[in-house]
Amino acid sequence: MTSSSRSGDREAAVRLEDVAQAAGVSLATVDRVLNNRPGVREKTIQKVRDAVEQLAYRPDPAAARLARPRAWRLMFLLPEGGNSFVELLRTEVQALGPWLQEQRARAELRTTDAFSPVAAAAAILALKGQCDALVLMVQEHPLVRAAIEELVAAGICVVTLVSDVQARGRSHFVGIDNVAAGRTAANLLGGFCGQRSGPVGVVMGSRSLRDHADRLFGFRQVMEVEHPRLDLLTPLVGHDESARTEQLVADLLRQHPDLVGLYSIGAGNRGIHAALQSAGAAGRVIWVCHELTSHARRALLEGAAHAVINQDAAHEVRSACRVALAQLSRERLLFEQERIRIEIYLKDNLP
Amino acid sequence: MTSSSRSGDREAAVRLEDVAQAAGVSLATVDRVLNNRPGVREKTIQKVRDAVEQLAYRPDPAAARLARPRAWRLMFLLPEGGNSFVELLRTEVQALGPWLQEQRARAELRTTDAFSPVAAAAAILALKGQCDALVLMVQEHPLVRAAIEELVAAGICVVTLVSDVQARGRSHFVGIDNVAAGRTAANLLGGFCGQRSGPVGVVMGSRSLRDHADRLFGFRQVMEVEHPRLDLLTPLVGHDESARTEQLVADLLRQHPDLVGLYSIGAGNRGIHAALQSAGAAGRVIWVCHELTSHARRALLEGAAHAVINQDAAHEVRSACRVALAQLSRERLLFEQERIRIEIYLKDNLP
DNA sequence: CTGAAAGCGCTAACAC
DNA sequence: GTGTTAGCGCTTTCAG
Repeated sequence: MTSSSRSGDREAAVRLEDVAQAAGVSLATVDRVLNNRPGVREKTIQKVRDAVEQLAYRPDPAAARLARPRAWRLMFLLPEGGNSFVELLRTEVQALGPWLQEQRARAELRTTDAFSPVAAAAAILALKGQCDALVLMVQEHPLVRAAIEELVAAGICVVTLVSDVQARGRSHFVGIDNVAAGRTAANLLGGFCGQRSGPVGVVMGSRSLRDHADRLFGFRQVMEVEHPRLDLLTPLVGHDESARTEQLVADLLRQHPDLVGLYSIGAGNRGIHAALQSAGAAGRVIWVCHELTSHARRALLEGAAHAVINQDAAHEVRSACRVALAQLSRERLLFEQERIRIEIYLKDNLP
Repeated sequence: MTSSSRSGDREAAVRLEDVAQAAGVSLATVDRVLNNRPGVREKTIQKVRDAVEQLAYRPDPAAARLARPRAWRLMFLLPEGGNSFVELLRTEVQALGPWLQEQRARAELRTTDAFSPVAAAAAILALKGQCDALVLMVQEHPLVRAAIEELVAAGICVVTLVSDVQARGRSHFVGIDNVAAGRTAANLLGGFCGQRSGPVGVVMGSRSLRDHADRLFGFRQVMEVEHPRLDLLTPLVGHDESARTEQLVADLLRQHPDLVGLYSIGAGNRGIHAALQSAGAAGRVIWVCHELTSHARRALLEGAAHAVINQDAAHEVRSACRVALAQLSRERLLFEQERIRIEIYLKDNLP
């Protein structure tokens, strides 16, 4: 070892003090530079930056966590009311409490009318100064985007969840590629229909929800090219409500007694299941849907649903927390590990 | 707050000192009890245990990591030579280096002839005193089991990977439910075959590998009940080698030009792909295989493979490390999060 | 058998 | 602008 005054045979990891020594300044100054705090001369900043670079310094997260006097405040902004999937997210945020506490962090939940951009934007702005990081699931809209950018400017780390919003400064999107999810649905539905030909129905929540539109787009792409035998009907819009979707699917089955497949893009699967059962079409119609809620799980086990495409709510919430915390404490993050997968469930690989 | 002399408004978390105070002993004694170290009177142990219980004490992992002078030594014992899947595991162990260092741990890799229980058992025994935890992927055998039990008795934490070994004291199995994986394969293969009927081939590595046998069992179960139209042929044994499986499948296709489906349970998919292509059967024969290696990925993208069932090697290695570290430092662990999923990949949901 | 005390690497209040 | 210093909660000598 060269000039280090370190004790013992411990693995040589570069410490803040090594950086300070190399830069010829004190611990506090290095800390200020690393945390972008004011009160350091430009020249000194450069010296420190160089030393950090030179020594390939990485802060020790354990030490940082231990020394931090206050916990990070993570805020989750989710759609209010909400279907079972949103409910899962909410549960998961709560379940993460103990883990977050060990990380010197804590999460709070807020809800907003996700379908009203005005309400959502107001809710976002109200969070300024209320938290260190914000994780949100809202519909994309210029107002929302502006609100996000304002928070980012105020130094808050913003992460989008499930449905992305393209705002400058937004630090990460935690969710799946919905076009690919739609394509996957088509692979499954088309594959399971085999040689059969005939009409295939589609039920979605709304045409203006980004994720639903993307799924439909991907689904169409593959169906047209790879399963031309199957005839895609006009998508039905059910507002993610079971009562509504049940009615729609009941009508659909009446109009098309020869229906071969059904792709439900959004929520309301309980209604669809009921409609299929009443019409005696459960199992015969190849039905693919999204999100492994308790209803979808039951439908799968009973043989009514043939496949469920899922995004793991628990994983998404944890990932959002990890991303936010890593950002806040400038820790290393394996982005590879944070990609949310498009999961496929059949009745035998249920988790 | 009652009698605590704690400073400030920090979240009240129970500390070692609170336990010491409650038990009327010193920090060092509590530490000795918690780490099962000798030199404490039975009566004192009881007092401490009670206090821990009473206060619901959980150690702060950040503080523990910071204070520990030496790094935990994790040892991985994997099959030597090995196919692409084992290669993935190996790569992942290496990739985890920096993360492990932050956790005050480090991993080493050893290989052994996993097909020879004698060699494996010897390799295991040689590791006594060489590490704090051992993660191993070996074939089950009484000799192996005995070796594991000896290590456990010596205070080493043992975790099994991919293929379980039922040894007393083994602290966790990281891997999938292979019976369920076989059932899932049957769901996919049978589903994609649709109305068709005819022979279905099976290729496995060996009849005496636990995971292969389990997959076959699950596959049979579902095929017999749900796809009686399809005729399961006698499994071919290809020793997980591409050259061998290529030959076998080529012969199979010659004998059964009307082959409808093919399930490959183990490795050697490169050979199967080649055989299907030469026979002009790629795409026509519904082919389902395991493990998303680069070959399987290519087969999927080209349309030769219809589905790949996967266990995420990276996740498995990380999970094994987390489980071992949690055990070693008596940390809380979300077992829910450690369950390895049976993943299904089609060409559009590739990660 | 038990206790006191010195750190681990970092943060942040408080000096200068 | 910059430096000094007192902890964060735990582990681990080293004394008794």
